[in-house]
Amino acid sequence: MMQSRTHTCNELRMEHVGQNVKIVGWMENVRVVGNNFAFVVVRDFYGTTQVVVETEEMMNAVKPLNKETVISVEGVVRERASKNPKLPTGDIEVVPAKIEVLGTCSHNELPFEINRSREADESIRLKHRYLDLRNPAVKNNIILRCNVVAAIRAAMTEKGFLEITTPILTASSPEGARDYLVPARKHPGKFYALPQAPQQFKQLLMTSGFDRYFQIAPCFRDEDARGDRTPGEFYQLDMEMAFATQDDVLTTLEEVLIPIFQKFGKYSRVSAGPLRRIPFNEAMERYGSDKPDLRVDLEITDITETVQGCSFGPFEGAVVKAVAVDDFNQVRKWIDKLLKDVEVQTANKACWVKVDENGELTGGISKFLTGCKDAFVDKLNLKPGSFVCMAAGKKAAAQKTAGVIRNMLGKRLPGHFDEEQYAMCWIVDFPMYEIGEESGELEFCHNPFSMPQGGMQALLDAEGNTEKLLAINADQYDLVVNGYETASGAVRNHSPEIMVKAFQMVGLGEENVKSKFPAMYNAFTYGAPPHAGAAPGIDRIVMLLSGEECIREVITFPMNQKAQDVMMGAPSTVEQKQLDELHIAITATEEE
RNA sequence: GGCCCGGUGGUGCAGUCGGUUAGCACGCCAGCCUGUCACGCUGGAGGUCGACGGUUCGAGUCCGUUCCGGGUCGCCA
Repeated sequence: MMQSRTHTCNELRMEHVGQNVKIVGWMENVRVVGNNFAFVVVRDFYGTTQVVVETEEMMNAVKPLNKETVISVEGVVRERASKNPKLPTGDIEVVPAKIEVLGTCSHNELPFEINRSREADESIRLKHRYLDLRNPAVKNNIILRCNVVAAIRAAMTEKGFLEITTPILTASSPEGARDYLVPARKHPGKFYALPQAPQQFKQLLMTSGFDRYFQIAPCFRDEDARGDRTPGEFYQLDMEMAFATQDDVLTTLEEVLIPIFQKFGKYSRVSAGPLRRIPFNEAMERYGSDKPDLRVDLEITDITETVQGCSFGPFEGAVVKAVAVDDFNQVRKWIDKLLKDVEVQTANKACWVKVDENGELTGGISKFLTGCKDAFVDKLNLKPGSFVCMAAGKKAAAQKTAGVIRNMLGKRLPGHFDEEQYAMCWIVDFPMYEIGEESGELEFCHNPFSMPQGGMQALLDAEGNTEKLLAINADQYDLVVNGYETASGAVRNHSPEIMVKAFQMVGLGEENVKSKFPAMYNAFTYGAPPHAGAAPGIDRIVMLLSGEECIREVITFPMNQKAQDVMMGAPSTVEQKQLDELHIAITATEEE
C-alpha cells in the first residue's frame, strides 16, 4: 500500500511528469466537460491540483461525491494539454487510477461557497468557522499571524528577552476593565480572575531580578466589542526591561516591530526609525486624537478666539475647532452625509461653510460669520473654493469631533490620504491626572503604575494645586500605526514612597495602595529596579499587516459582538451539580 | 443602555408611487458537451420577504412593537 500521500497539492511540477503519486485533500470543484470527462480540483493546506477524469470507472467514483468531500487520488502525473499559468500546478494534472473517500461531506449544499465565504454574513461564517477557514483568503490571515508571532519571538529572544508565562488564574484587579471571574471551588464565595494583562506579574519579575521579559500573553477583559477590539480575549506582546528608560523601550520596540512591518506588511512603505514622537497635548491639538492617522495630511486649527462674538449659538462660550481644505467641489448631499456620519461617530454635531469664487463665505453657517469673516478667512488661510468643517463644545469634545472630521474629510476627498503605507509614531507625555467626567474629581488619567515625570519632587511641588497636578505628565507612550493604538507602555513607578504620594493626590491613602496592589507594594519595599515596558497588541498588528479592517479576520475562532461563540455555543448553561460544587446560586435569569 | 445601518429561496443582492405569478447572479438537481480552470449551453426544483400586531379592497413595500446581525457612543487601569 502506498504511503498516506507522496506530495501535497502545491508540489507537483513538470519535473514530476510520469511519476506515480498520491495526493489527498478536499474536492473543491468538479467541472464536467463531456461524457466521462471531467476535471476535479483537489485542495489541501498548500494549494490545489487538478485531477482529470477520463474513464467511466473514475467518473462513477467521483460523480456521487459532494463537493468538500475528502478524497485520496493515486495516479500518474501528466503534462497538461492546455496549461494554466495562473496556477503553480497549472502545467500538470494527475490521471487517477484509484480514488478513495477519506471523509464524506454529506451536505450537497454548503452554508456558503468556500472560496467566496468572505461575502457571506459574518454570523454564518462564525457558526461554520471550520468551513470558513478552508477559504485560502481567510486561512492566510491565520498563517500570517503564526509567522508574525514566530518572528516576534525570534526578534525578542535575539535581544536577550526571556519568554516567561504568568498565571491565567489570578486575583481580581480593582482598577481597569471588568474582570472575567472564575469561582473557587475550595473557597466558597471567592473568585479567581482572568488577567486583564500580566502587568503586575511582569513588574514583579523585574523585582525578582529578571532583566528582560516578554510573553505573547492572552489578556481578558469583559468589555464590549468594536471593529478593532475583540470581546473577551486578545493577545499582547507583553514586555518589560529593568534599568531601562523610555528611550530604551521605544528603541527596542522600533527595532523589533519596524522590520516586522517591512517583512510582513501589505504595504511596502514603512516609517523609518527613530519614529516621530508627538506629545499627547500636541496630538490632541493638531489631530484631535491620541491615535492620529498620519496618512491624512490635514490638521486642525483652533478658531475659538476668531469666532468669539459671532452670533452662532453653539459657538458661544465653547471651544471651536476647524478643519479646512482647498479646491473643494463636493455637492450639498456629500456635505450632509459627512455631517451625519460625524454625528453618528462622535455624538456631536458639526457645521460647515464654503468660500465662493469671489472669496465670500457661503452655505452652512456663513450668515452667522459675517462679523468675523476677515479674521476667519485669515486664520484658516482660506481661498476661493475652500471648505471648512467645524466642531464646537468643551475642549475635549471639540478636539475629538474635529479629529473625526479630519479623518473623514481626508479619506473621502482626493489628494489628502496617502493610504498604502504604515505611518507610525509615538504619542508621548500623557498626563498623569485628569478631571473625571462623572466624578468631577482628580483621577488617574491612565494607569497608576506610571512614574510621574519629575518623580517625588513634581508631586510635592504640585500638591494641593489641581492646575499643577493636571500638568504633570508621565513617561507613558503609545505606538500608533495608521490611526490604530498598537502598543501602550510606560516607565513604571517602582518607588513605594512615590506610589503612595501619587495615590494621595487623588485622595487615596497608603492603605489603599497596599490593599489594592499588595504584592507589588510589598515587593517594591524589598528593593526594586527602575523599569519600563510596553505591550503591543498582536491582533491589531496582524490586522494592520493583513490590511483587514475587522479584527475578527485575524483571529482563528473569534466571538461575535455580543461575546458569544456561536460555533461552540458559549456561553452556555451548566449542570446544577457544577453550580452546587462551586457554591453558586442563580438568583435571576434574563426575562424572556 | 443610547443612536445608526441591515434582515427577501442554500449564499449574495434587486424590488419604483402599496397593485397580476416576488426578480437577478452564484450554488443545487437533470440533460448535452473530450481540454476545462469564475467552464459553456438547455431545462428544473427551491420563498411564511426575521417575528408579531395594525392601516388598506390589497403590504416585501406604509405604521407600531419586538427579535437577530453589524457599526458607533458609553466602556476599554
